[in-house]
Amino acid sequence: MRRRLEIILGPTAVGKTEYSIAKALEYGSPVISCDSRQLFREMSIGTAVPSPEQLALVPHYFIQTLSVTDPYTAGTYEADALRLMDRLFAEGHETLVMTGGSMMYIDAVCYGLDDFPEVPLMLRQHLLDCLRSEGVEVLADQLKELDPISWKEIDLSNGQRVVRALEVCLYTGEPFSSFKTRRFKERDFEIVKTGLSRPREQLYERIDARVLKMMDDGLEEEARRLLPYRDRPALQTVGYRELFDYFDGKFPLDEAVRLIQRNTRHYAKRQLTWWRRDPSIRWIELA
RNA sequence: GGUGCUAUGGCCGAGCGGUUAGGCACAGGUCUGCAAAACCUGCUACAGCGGUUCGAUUCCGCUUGGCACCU
Repeated sequence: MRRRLEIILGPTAVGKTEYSIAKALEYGSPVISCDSRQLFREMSIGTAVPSPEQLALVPHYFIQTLSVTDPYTAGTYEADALRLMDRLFAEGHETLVMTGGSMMYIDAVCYGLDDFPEVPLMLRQHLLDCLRSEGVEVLADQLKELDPISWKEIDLSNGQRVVRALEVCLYTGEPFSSFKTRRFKERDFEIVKTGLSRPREQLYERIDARVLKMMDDGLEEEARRLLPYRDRPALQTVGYRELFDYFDGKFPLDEAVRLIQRNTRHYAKRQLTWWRRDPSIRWIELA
């Protein structure tokens, strides 16, 4: 039997939800969400999860199954998604529909991530503190000692990347680069990627309008409830951070809304940049 | 009608007689476990016309536009 995974991707607010439900109904498949934020049950307005009506049409996976306090990464998602798909294929599905906009999660499913050992959070925290107090240069110098290859490859002005490489070096005693095989993992199913797009201007209009809608739907309240968790990775999310700053009194509400709109546009642009280099995507222009 | 002030890149906004302010917006890019994150690059304008000067966005005059006030 020919197993197929059809991935519907595209920038935020392009219209993936609707399209993927239609596809899922067509194939008799559930919808496997590939969205790094819709995963969290406390976040629904700001992450634009499908409506209850939409969710009732087709079974969905990976929608609001975690708490914002649960640690989760692209690697975890890769394993979870693969396990789920295995089961669904075994149950007789030929084509499965996956949809989402989390670039790295999608790539993790398609190509796989290398097996890095898990690094204790304490170590990362320590390095992050170091980054803040000493600056990137100090960490970069250390990386040069432990892993010259990564030192050459990594953007050294990007503290987060330097910390990541360094934490692996320090914890394992092996260079970070030695774990990178640069080899794609084989999947035992065919992958078809469909990219949804719209004229840039139209996409931006949809984003702006959707942010306004979220505010109407009570995003401010949702964010206020999540304020205690603002330092969690899950809350490093457009729509919440700006409101947290507003709660802090950094700027008025209308400025927060403006920033949410802008940052969402920037996010969409980054998504498009990421996928532009993927020749396996077949693009469909919606209008 | 008169007088005064002003005119900077898509927007905001500094500045100076002789290399690029800066911010925002926008555009392009990087990407192997926080990825809706983090980071990089690009975007050379001084209203128009004359004059002074070796040289004017910067000084002077006129024109045009805006603002304010006066009659």
